[in-house]
Amino acid sequence: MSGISLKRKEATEHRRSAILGAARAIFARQGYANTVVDDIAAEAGIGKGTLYLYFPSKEQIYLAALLEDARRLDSDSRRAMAAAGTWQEMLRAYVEVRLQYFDAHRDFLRIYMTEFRGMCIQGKAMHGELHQLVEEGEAQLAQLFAAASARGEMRAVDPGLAALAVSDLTRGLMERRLRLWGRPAGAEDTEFALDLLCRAFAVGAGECR
Amino acid sequence: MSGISLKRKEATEHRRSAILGAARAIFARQGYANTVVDDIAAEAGIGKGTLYLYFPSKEQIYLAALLEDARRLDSDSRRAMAAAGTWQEMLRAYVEVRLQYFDAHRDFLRIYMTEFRGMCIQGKAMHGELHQLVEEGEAQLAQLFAAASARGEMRAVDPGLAALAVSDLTRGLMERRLRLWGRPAGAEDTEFALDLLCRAFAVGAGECR
Amino acid sequence: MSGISLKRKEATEHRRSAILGAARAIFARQGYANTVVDDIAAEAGIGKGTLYLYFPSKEQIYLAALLEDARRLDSDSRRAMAAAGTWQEMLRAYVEVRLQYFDAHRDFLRIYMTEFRGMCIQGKAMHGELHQLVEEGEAQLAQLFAAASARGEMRAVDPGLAALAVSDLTRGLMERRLRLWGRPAGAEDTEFALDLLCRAFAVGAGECR
Amino acid sequence: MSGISLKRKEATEHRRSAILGAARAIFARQGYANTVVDDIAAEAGIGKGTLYLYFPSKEQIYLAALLEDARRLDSDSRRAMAAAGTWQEMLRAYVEVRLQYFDAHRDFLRIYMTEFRGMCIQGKAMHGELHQLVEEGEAQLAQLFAAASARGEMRAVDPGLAALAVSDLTRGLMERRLRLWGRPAGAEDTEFALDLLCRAFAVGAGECR
DNA sequence: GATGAATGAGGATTCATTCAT
DNA sequence: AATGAATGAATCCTCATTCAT
Repeated sequence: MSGISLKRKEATEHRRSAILGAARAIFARQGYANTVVDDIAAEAGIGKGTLYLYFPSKEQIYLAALLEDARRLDSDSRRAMAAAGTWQEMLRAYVEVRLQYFDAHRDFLRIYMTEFRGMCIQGKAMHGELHQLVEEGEAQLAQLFAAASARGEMRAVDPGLAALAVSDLTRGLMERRLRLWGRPAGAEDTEFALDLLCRAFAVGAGECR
Repeated sequence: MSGISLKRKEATEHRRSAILGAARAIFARQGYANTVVDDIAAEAGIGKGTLYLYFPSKEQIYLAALLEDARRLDSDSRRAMAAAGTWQEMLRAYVEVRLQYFDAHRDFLRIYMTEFRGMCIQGKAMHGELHQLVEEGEAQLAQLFAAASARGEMRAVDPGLAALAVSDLTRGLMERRLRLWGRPAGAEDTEFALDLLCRAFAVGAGECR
Repeated sequence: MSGISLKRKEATEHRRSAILGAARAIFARQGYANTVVDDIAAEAGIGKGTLYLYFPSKEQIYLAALLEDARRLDSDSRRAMAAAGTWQEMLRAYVEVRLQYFDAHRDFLRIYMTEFRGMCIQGKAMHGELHQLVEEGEAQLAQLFAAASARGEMRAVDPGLAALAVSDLTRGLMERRLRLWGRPAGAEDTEFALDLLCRAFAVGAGECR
Repeated sequence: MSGISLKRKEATEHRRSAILGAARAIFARQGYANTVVDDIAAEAGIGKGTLYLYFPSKEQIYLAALLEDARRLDSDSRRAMAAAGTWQEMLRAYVEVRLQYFDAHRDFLRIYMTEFRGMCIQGKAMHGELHQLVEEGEAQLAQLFAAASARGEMRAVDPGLAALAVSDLTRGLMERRLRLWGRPAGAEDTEFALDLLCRAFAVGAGECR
């Protein structure tokens, strides 16, 4: 009995996942507005009505796909940063995990970068957990900088503002990858950005006139 | 005859501009997808059909509004940077002009930041001139950095990559303004970003590690 | 100018009327639930979207058709009853106007008798004016009986209850017409009902038992 | 073996009945169109698919519920009328049985009065037995009147038309009960209607004029 | 030029019914 | 026998665009 219900549960979870995968592919290819629900169903190889057994609306499918990726990215990021030693290595981990994740999940990148940001800004008060994940990502950076400053390993900076700067630069790198798409993106800009941050945060970084 | 046709032309241009103003207000308030053409016509105080005498489609209205703003921003930016002396002042001018422009035209900011970026990334090959304006903005920065490096006023950096970094940080500042919206956004993050760049680009900026 | 706007107004009114006519025909033939909006548009010879320029929803089309007929019936009824002399003649006028109206507008009859009643009973608080028209019809009867009783032309009865009885019997006659549909319905049942009421209301009508 | 199949048959019958009870409750509460099959299954405490083992379609469930009630009403009515002595008592029995039945099964009343009538009139040729039960109810009345007339206990009337009049008035009483719903409905209108009929059918009932 | 009435393709969602387990 | 996951036909309404006045 428990075996059956377990198998059922697994199948359900598997189906959910398949739908999200299909949705990601279609949304990324066509954008939210241009995607019709039938397309997602077709891509997932199921009937249109079946979608509505797993998600209550097109928008919820979209958000669920986003959330799933955001969770995985957050988890990857935490793991990589925990494995790093110096604050410079942690910084590099933060940036590289994100770039790698988006290299592996370009679908998500496109969604995340375009419409998700739009939706957020539109005021619609981002889905709770999603919002939290983003904030936590920045909070991690802030803690990192606070600790490193305290230990004297980097100059004293406002940890929150520093985190925002890192976040902004990273986002820029990701967008560039997206824009180039096919053309192999060199790693120069990543290195440049990391170097920029290292220099700027280094102990005794040159006064700015 | 030429006088009449001139007056005609002016009137037409004036009407075009009025439509774009209305469009900006509505698009910013409601977003592209949620805006119906009638809303724009109503805001502009003209008939719906009249819109189509001046623009061929809803999308073209949108792009035209964007382009008009982008031109003005570019022009403001050039003027301010030309008036600056050192590269640090030019950098500050670049950033502040953008923040000021968006403070004065929040409508545009919202459009630009959300949907326009989405459209670009969607691959639709940004409208020619628009694309060019953005690129030129970055090219200006790059030239600035190349010249300053050559004059030994800043350390030797890849001018293009440096321009991208500035562009990314500036975009981050603008987005933050948008997200906060009502709450008065302090200037700390702007100063932080400018300081960051100054330090990183300063001659003899501390080695990284 | 006024001439143009007048013509426009007339055309609009004419179109509205045409839509209601088409709607009546279709609703009567297929019932509310089985009618699709396209059918009404097709019957009216206009585009589907045009319907929504004149009415905000399928339900409102339905109610408007009903209301239009109810107003006409009420007006016919008042005129005929005003022209009658004795209470017996008025009673006959009340009944016959309704039967004649439904003979001339069988479409309406079918709608009125089936779904409209259902809707009312479903609790949905009948559309205001519609409700009022129905109540006023019964109030007229009640006043009639009160006056006739006071003048000693009929025995003393509760005017409200008498009006309800008349209303119920009339409705029965109408429903029978509807059920028979094609077959020519004799007038015997009408005469029987009127005779029944006359006898029952007559001065000195035989005690019961 | 026969014992087992008998038990099986009983269980089946019991389940059928439970479904009909649930269906009645739901249909009455929400109307036919607004009721979804899952609601009925949930109310009956069984799976949705199971419904289709007992009934071939939603509509058939509806009709079966109606038929079951109609049979019981018919049976109650026959019993009560058989127990009565005079035609006046029988008439009262006919009316009162119906009012009582609907007081005890308001669910049914609502269904019967609204949608069932609609369906019938819609032409769909009422389900055979249902139609027959209604007709038999009126036939009983007609026979009653024919016999009473023949015995000289009431004046000579067309028995069929008299039956229709009684039927119409009774239906009016029932509808009023439904419309009032909560508010306690006095019995005045019932007494008024019975009195009306008694007077009108009495031997030597006053000529009409 | 200006208008707004007319259009109809398009799309998200529902739900009666089926069928594999 | 019982189930409920899967299905896709069906439908109301929107809205960008056209065109007769």
